[in-house]
Amino acid sequence: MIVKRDFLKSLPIFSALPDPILDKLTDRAEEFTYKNGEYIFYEGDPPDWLCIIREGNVKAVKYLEDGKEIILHVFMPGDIFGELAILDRRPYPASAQSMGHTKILKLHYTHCREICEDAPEVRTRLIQSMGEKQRGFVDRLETAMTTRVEKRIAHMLLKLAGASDSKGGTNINLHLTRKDIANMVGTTIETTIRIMSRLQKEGIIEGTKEGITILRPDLLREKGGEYE
Amino acid sequence: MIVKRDFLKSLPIFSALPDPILDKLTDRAEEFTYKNGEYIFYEGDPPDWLCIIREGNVKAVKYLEDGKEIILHVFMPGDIFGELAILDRRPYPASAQSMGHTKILKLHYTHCREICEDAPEVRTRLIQSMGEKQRGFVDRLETAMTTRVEKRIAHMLLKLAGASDSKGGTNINLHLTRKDIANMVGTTIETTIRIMSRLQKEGIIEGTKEGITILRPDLLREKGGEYE
DNA sequence: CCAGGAATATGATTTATATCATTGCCTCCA
DNA sequence: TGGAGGCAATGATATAAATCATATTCCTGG
Repeated sequence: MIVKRDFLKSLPIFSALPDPILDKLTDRAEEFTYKNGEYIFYEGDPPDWLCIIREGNVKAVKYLEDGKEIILHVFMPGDIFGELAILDRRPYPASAQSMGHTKILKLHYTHCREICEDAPEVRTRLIQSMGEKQRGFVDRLETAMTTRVEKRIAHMLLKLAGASDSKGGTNINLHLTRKDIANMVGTTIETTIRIMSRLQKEGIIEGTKEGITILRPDLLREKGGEYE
Repeated sequence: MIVKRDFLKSLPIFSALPDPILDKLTDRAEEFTYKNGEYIFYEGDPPDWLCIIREGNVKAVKYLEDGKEIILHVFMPGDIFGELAILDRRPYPASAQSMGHTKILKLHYTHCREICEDAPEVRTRLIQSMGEKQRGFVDRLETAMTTRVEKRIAHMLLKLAGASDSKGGTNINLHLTRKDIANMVGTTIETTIRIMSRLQKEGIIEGTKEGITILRPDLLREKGGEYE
């Protein structure tokens, strides 16, 4: 139990919480584990839970009528998700699916509200988190509107590396299949495979068993089009 | 002056405001006019203003390194924009550009904050507005990830009609050039022209001088892929 | 009312990528 | 231990859409 408390305290959103409120939060936050492919919630579900990733990764996904999957975002350990629904009290706009084995802390809306009343800065942080996400979507849209697939993939790899790797941003510690990548940039598996192989042959990226390493971020940036 | 007050009162976000606060708001909100192509603010500008469209339309745009324009969203009369920056206190993620002649009410951050303190429901409404926008982006992303351009255009036209036309959602009262449409769906002008002509020949849409009319929403929906 | 720039239109050509098809590899599990 | 299914890889082909090249029409500002 002490560990959960420490984990919560380590998150920027809760780090300034006075002890009694942190205790309350620790008590209220329920821990769940999910296996690969399991859903934490579905698009359209009532906005009941704020989620925090303790371990593993989660993807936000939507499905088109024809069954095609679109990956809106990949969340990392320490990330918060579901705050949009908590804040505007409307159903989740997308599903949240576990990538590999994950541990998720879930805080019920009622308790979240309680904590926000005790500590208004939590609410501010939630709004900031939502804002960050919106800015991410703007960026995402930019990627998606780029015509050449290679550019889109390059752009996406750079962004992912920046988000998942603290040291230098050249590592993607994520189990991404080619299909995942395809669903992130809106192309087919075959095209993704071809482009990824080409990037490997060119010595720009390297597939390790624990993810992808960007060997030449400079060259990738060239292809991705000056991603700042 | 009385007219400005009435306009503000007519907006859902301010309609419940007690009279003295509405008066204060009316006093603080400054009205500006913009000509076609002028910018209300630029991407990266400090987050100083909350904007409300009194007349005309505004597009939220980004520019890629190569100069290509991406239209993120088109705002309609009565719409609020800039609330993301106001809420999370970070620079605008995109520029706001006037489409044709527009009248914009601008409320400075400091006054916006004041009003929110006087009337907390305004803050709630701002958060809701931001949430709505985020949901819009998710939807937008869905469109952008669709491979066939015709589908993307169909999807976009249906959404625009829904947003700009209260009665039936078959009318787009907007001065959109083919270039605008191209920049909204991420394609070239030529392709847009060809597809729009085809849709006209097929009797699905009609170009009027005041915008676009969707004659056969059903057929467009078929192409757009069951847009609910 | 005219001139010149923007917007629309349309054709020809090229190219990127979707699509279809097949194969091999690996891992999980019965 | 031997499938069965998921993933990566690769080739062949079809096709949508980008690109290049001109016209033509339409406004709008001077």
